[in-house]
Amino acid sequence: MDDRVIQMKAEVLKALAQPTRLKILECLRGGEKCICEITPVINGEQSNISRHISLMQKSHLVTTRKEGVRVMVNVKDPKIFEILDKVSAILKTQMREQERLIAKI
Amino acid sequence: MDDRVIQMKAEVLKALAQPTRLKILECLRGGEKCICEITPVINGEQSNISRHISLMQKSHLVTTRKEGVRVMVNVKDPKIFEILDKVSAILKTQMREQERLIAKI
DNA sequence: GGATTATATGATTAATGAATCATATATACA
DNA sequence: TGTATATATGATTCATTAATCATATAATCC
Repeated sequence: MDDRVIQMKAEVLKALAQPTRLKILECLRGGEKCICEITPVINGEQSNISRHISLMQKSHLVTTRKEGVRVMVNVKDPKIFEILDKVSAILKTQMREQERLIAKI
Repeated sequence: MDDRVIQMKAEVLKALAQPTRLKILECLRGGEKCICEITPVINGEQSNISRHISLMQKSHLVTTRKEGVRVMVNVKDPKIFEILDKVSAILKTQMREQERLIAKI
């Protein structure tokens, strides 16, 4: 596979691979929200959330639009949630495996 | 969502979000391979590949088994490839979007 | 036992990333 | 116009990460 494609894939995944950003995305499952709604939900600092959102915008994970003073944020591609769900599924499989091992102790 | 679950999700994604590791995983699509086969394919340094594989093992992305001197590596859960494919799909969508914009210039 | 091959690991360096504080900008509204 | 609210950004700090070199370990074969 082309190195540039690999690089791009890594960048999308890197944009996902951070707790604060994952929380923001989970918070956006219900649809568009403004930063001032997201901030209290994930209990973060305003400047930090702002940075993470602009990072995800640069990585094309979210789109933003101004509405008055507010900045409304939306997830660009629903496939992003499908990825998060697959990660959950992987974790579930891992934990079931753990359980089976524990049962053998 | 529980902070520990978020943390675990981030860790799985972080283990995926690195070019060298993505190359290794792509190389393993065809099934089990030993490190000495992977190394030349992705044109990397032996010590670096070894580290990345042990990292992915700790993150439960791959399993390894010894076969004589060799260490055979395998992807633990095929859902990992489904994630990589979804990332590709997202990139394709993005690039089609780009094309449509370019056409409007 | 000695040489060869495969892998792992300690130490180091350079780069990147996240969080925080302080402050700037920008919109709305009294 | 002045004030409150929402967001962005510069500067800094601390931690993490990837890569590399040198070397260690471990298995195989002569």
